[in-house]
Amino acid sequence: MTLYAEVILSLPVSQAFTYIVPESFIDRAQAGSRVLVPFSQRMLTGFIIGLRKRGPTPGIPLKEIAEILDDEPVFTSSFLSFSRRLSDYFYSSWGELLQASLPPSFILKSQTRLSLTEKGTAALEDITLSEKERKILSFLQKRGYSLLFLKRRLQVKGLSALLSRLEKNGLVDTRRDIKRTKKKRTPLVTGSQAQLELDFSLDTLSRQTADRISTSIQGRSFAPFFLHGPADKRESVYFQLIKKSLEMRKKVLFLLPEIGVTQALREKFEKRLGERAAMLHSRLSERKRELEWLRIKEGEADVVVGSRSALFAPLDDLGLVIVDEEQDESYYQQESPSYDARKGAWLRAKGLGATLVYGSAFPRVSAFFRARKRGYLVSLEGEKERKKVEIIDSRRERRGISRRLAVRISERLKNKESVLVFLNRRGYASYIYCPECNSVPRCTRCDIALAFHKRDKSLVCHYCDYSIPVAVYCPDCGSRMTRSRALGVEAVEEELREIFPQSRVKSLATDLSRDEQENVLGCYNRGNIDILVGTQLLARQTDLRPASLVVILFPEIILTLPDYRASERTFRVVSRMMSFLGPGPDAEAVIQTALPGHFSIRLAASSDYRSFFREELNFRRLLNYPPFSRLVEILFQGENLRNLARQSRRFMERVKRGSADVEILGPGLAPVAKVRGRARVQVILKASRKEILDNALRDLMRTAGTKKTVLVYD
DNA sequence: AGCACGCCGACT
DNA sequence: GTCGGCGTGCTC
Repeated sequence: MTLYAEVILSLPVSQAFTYIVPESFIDRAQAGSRVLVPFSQRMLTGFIIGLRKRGPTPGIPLKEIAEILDDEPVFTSSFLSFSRRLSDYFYSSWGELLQASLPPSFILKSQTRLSLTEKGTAALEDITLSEKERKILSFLQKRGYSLLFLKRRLQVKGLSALLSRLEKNGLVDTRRDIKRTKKKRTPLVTGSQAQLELDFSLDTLSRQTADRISTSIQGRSFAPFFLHGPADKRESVYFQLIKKSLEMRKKVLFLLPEIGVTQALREKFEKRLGERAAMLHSRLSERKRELEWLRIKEGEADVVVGSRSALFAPLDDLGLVIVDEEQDESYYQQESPSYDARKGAWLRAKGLGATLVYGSAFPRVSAFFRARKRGYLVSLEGEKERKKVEIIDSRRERRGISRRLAVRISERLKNKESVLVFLNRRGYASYIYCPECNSVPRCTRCDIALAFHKRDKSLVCHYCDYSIPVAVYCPDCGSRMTRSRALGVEAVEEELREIFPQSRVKSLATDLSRDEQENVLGCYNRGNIDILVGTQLLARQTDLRPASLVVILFPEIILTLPDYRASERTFRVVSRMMSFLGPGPDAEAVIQTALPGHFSIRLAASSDYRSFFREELNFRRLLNYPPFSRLVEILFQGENLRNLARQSRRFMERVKRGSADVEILGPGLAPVAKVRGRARVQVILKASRKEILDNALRDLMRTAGTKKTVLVYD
C-alpha cells in the first residue's frame, strides 16, 4: 500500500502538497521531519505535517519524496500546531514560519548551474545570435555559473526564457544540484557548575505575587498573568518564578526586546543559572545561533533567553513563558513571515499548559484592559512616587530650548549633574525649504520630504535611505537654501552646545552604528557626558544611569502620527523618560510641548497610568477601536497605482460581499503613498471579533495577486 | 517564491 | 504583422 505525506513548503501560500513516500522511506517518514521534494523545476526543503494511506483527489499526478532529512523530527506535534495557529492568526505563511524556526543551514535547495556546451562554444563563432544570447553565451565561456549569479550579473530581462531556449537548442547545459552545507559535528559543551546565586530577596508584595504565580506553575495548566510594575520589581519576581519552574523540572522561555539582550543580561543569567541558560537573538552570528539552537534541542538549556525569534526555540517541556516589556513593538515582526511574539507566547504557553507572564510598567491599553477584565492582572505598583515635573508651553517660545529650560539645565550643569534630553526626531530637521520659492527637496522614490542631516551634510530619506549631498542653492530658483523646519536631535545638540559651550553634549540616534551607540551610552554611564540628547532609541534603553534632570521636548510629535495608538505611545515615551529620573526630591523633569493640556502628556507627567488608561479607553470605546474591536490593516504595494487601485477595490468588494459584519475603511492611499518607488494603498478592516475578520479574509488572502502586507491590531 | 501562459502596445 | 511587456495562475 502506498503511503502519502502532506508536505508544507516555505512558499507564500499556506497550502500543503501531497507526495508519495517511496517504499524505502516508509519507516523513516514522520510528521515534523524535513524532506527534500521536487517542486516544479527545483528541489525544496519541506516539512511533513501528516501521513496518510489514502491519496488525495485523483487526477493530480503525485511526485515522490526525494529524501528524508531527519531521523528524529525537527518539529514536535505541539510545535506544529502552535506554529499553525500563529500563522493563521497573522495571515502569514505556515511554511515560512516553520522555516524561520530553524537555523538557516537546515534548509537545502537546488541551485541551478549553467554551463556552455561544445555546440554552444561553436555557436559563438558562426551562428547569428541575438545580442542578448551572445551576451549570455560569451559570459559562460569562461566557466559555469549559478542562475542567481547570472541574473544579478547580466541584468538581462527575460533571462529564464532565453536560457530555456538556448538549452533546448543544446547550446547551454543546465544542472540542478542540491546545495549542501557541510555538517560539522557539534562539540557538546559541558557546563562547569558556576557558583550559583539563587538567593534573592523580595518585598512583601512581590513575594505574595511570586507565590501566587508559582502555584499556577505547580498546577501545570495554562494560566496567564500580567505583571504591572517597575522593572526592578518585575525582575525579582521573574527570577523567583524561574527558580520555581526549574524545581518542577520544567523549562523556561524568557522573551524581551532585542535592545534588552545585553552582555550584562547574559552575565546576570549565567551567575544565577550557570551554563543552563541559552541565548537566542538576531545579533548572534548564524553559526552561534545554530549552536545555541542545537544545545536547546538536545535539552541542555533549562532557560532560553532571547528576543522575538526565541519564541520558536525548540523546547516542549515548558513550565513558564515570560514576555517582559510587553509594550515594546519590536515583538511584532512586520516583514514576512509576520507574527507578534506576544500573541505567539500566549499560543505556545496555552498549547503546552505553561504559565504565561507578561510584564510592563506601561502596558498597551488593550493588553491591560484584557488582563483586568479577565482577572489576570497583577499589580506590583507600590506607593506612587510624586515626581517633580514642570511643563513649559512651547507656543510662547522662539527657540527650541526655551529660556526657562536653559536655566534649569544650567543649574544642573553647575552641580556637575547630568541631563537627559529626549526628542523624537532624527537628524537636524525634517525638511529644508527655499525661502524664495518655497520648494522642498523630496525623495525621488518615496512620497516624502528629505530630512536634513547636518552631521554628514546630506539630505536623507528616512524611508529608503536614499541620500544626496545637501544643496547650497535651490534647484528650482537658484537662490540660497538655508531654512530648515521641524528641528531634530542634531539641531538640539547644536543649540545646547551654543548655550553651554563648556559642556560635553552628545546625541544618540539610529544614524550611529551599533558600536558608536554603545560608545555614547558607555560614556554617559561613566559620567563623561553632561547632556545626552536622544530619540526613541534613548527612551528604549534598559541600563541607563539615572539623571537628575530629564527634558522631554515636543512629545506631541508622536500624537500627530496617523495611528490610533498615538496617545498611548506618547504617554509611554514620556513616562519612560521620566523613569530615568534619579531618586530624591531634587530630581526633576521638564516637558516642553505645544500641547501642554493633552491628557497623555499631562497624566504621564503625574505618573498616573490608571487615569490615562481610563481616558484612553473611553476614546477607544467611543470610536470602536481595539480592545473594543479587532482591526486588520492591509497594505497593497506595487509598481503601478492603477493596477493597485483596481486590485484593492476588487478585494474590498469581495470582503463586502463575504461578510456584513466587517467595517471597511478605504481603500485609500497609505499615509506615505510611495516607498522605494512602489505605490501603497491601504484598506482597514474592523470587526467586533477576530473570527469575523478571519472568515471574511480566509479565502481572499490567496488570490488577488499583488504583494499584500497584513497587520493585525488587537 | 519561481515560472509558464496569455493578452495588448512599439517596432525590426 | 511580430517581440515583449507584465497581469494571472499553478506548483503535489
